[in-house]
This record gives sequence, structure tokens and C-alpha cells, in this order.
Amino acid sequence: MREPLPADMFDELCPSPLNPIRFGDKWAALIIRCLEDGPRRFSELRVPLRRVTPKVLTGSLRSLERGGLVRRTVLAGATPHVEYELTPLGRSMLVPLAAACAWTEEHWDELIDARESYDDASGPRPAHAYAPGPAAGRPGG
Amino acid sequence: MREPLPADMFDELCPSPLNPIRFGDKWAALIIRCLEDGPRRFSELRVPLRRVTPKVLTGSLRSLERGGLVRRTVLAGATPHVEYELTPLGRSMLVPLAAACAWTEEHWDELIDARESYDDASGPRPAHAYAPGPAAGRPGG
DNA sequence: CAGAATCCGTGGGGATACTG
DNA sequence: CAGTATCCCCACGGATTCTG
Repeated sequence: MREPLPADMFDELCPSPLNPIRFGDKWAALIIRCLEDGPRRFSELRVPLRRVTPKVLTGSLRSLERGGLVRRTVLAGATPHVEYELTPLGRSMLVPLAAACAWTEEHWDELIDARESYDDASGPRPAHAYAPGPAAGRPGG
Repeated sequence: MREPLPADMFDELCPSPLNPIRFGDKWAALIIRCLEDGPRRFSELRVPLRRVTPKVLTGSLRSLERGGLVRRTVLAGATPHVEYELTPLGRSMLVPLAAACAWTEEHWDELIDARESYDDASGPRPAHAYAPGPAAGRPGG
């Protein structure tokens, strides 16, 4: 709740297009995990999410707020101070999110192998190699 | 298993951008539900998924195949005959999919209300009305 | 600190028409 | 029947720069 978020909270291949299950937009699931232990400031979020530009992070947070999953609070004071926290609705989403993460973790190797063998088989092909990646992002792990 | 898929299997607002949980691309979750009871032919899938153009349906099926969730089988014969079915991996995905659907169904009203009040509050605003819809689709119901 | 403004590339996804 | 082939649009998301 009070510990700062670790900079290496997520590894570089996260989110991955291999994961078919996605919560919100590309970064939403990661944001939700960052808020799991209590409210966080914008700049706190930027630490584990340093690969996300401020514009994109803001957009993602606005989208979560719009969906009722996150509440944005402007604290009074001389300098800007904004906190983001999960709403009860957002918190309830941790359940299916955990289920999705568990599934992904359990089947990660199969997902890798499946894509590899598909691409091996259809890559060398001359025509109709048609291989559109899924529009998916890896939620958590 | 043998009953044809009903044309009204999904309602028109499905998938909906209100749902933050998404499996694969826009139509993947619907396809998976269509395959739940056994293998289906391309034209069988087109009945409940009649709003999806053949090109897009093919793309979605290829993506599922690439991810190892669906197997495509060309049956021998004079006229083209292709079947799609869930792999064990695809079938295992029914579990988190069901969890997601349950969550969505349970919180549907809250999702609607949240967006409505957000848009009511920020819509009339002059500047920074910044309201980017989430890149999400409604999985099942 | 917490963003906003601007520019821009990529590709998902729809419409339409055609084919082995 | 089971797709392909084109064309097109625009929303997502990244880079960069600027500000109350």
C-alpha cells in the first residue's frame, strides 16, 4: 500500500501480442495491477510504466475512468497532485483478471509453440501466407 | 453438437465497446462460442456472424488458428468443405472466457452508468473533453 | 507535477467485387 | 462453398515538444 512501485514490476515483453486475453486498451491491465494496493500518483505510475509516454498513459487512465474502473482525484495544494485509485467496480475486475493471468501463465508455452509452428508452416509458403497477428495484449505476467 | 447455429445467437450490440474484457480480436470470442459444441463449417459460422464480412471472418479464424486455439481442417470431396474446431488449448480458454462473461453480465448496468455519467460530466465541457473509447469488445453476452 | 498539443505511422476492420 | 483481391477509413498508440 505504501511501498513505491518497483521499476521492474513488468518485464519488457509485457504486454505481449501472444496473449489473446486483453483488458481494456494496451496498458490498462498493467495500470490496474499498479493500483491493486491503493491509490497512486501519476508520476508513481510512470515508474513501472516508463515505456509508456505521458500522453498514452493519460489516455489509458481517462479510458479507465470513463469505464468506471478508476477514480481520478485532484488533491488541493500549491503544486499539482493527482491520485488514481480503483473503484469498487475496478477492484471487482481483479477476479477475472486473475483468472486470465492464470490461464496465460499456464498455457504460455503452448501459445509460443502454436505461433511458432504456424509461422514455420505458412511462412515459407509462396502465396496466401496471410498471417495477421491478433489484436491482443498480455494482461499481467 | 448437431443443431445448426441460431441466426440470433448474438444480439446487435455484441460485441460492445463498453466491455473492457476482450479475447483475441473483435470477433474471436463470438467465434469461440460458436465452436463450443463441436466443429463448424465456414458457412455455418456465417449464420450467427452474418454481420462479419467473409474477409474479416477468415482473418479472425486465421488469427485463432495461429494462436493455437482453433484447428482448420479441409475435408476431401468434390466441392470445398472446411471445418473449424477448438483445440484443447482453445477449449481451455472457455474457463476464463466464462469468468469474463460472468463479470460483464454482473456489472453491465454499472458499466453503462459509468460511461453515461462520465460523458454527461465531460461532454458539455469546453476544452479537454478528451474521451477516447477503450479498445475493447464485448466477449459473449 | 501532471499533463496538453501536434504530428504521424501502422493496421484492424469494413465495403465491394471477384474466383477456383 | 470457401474463400481472395482491392480499396479505404480512422482509431490506437508512439515521438516530440510545450505549459499552467
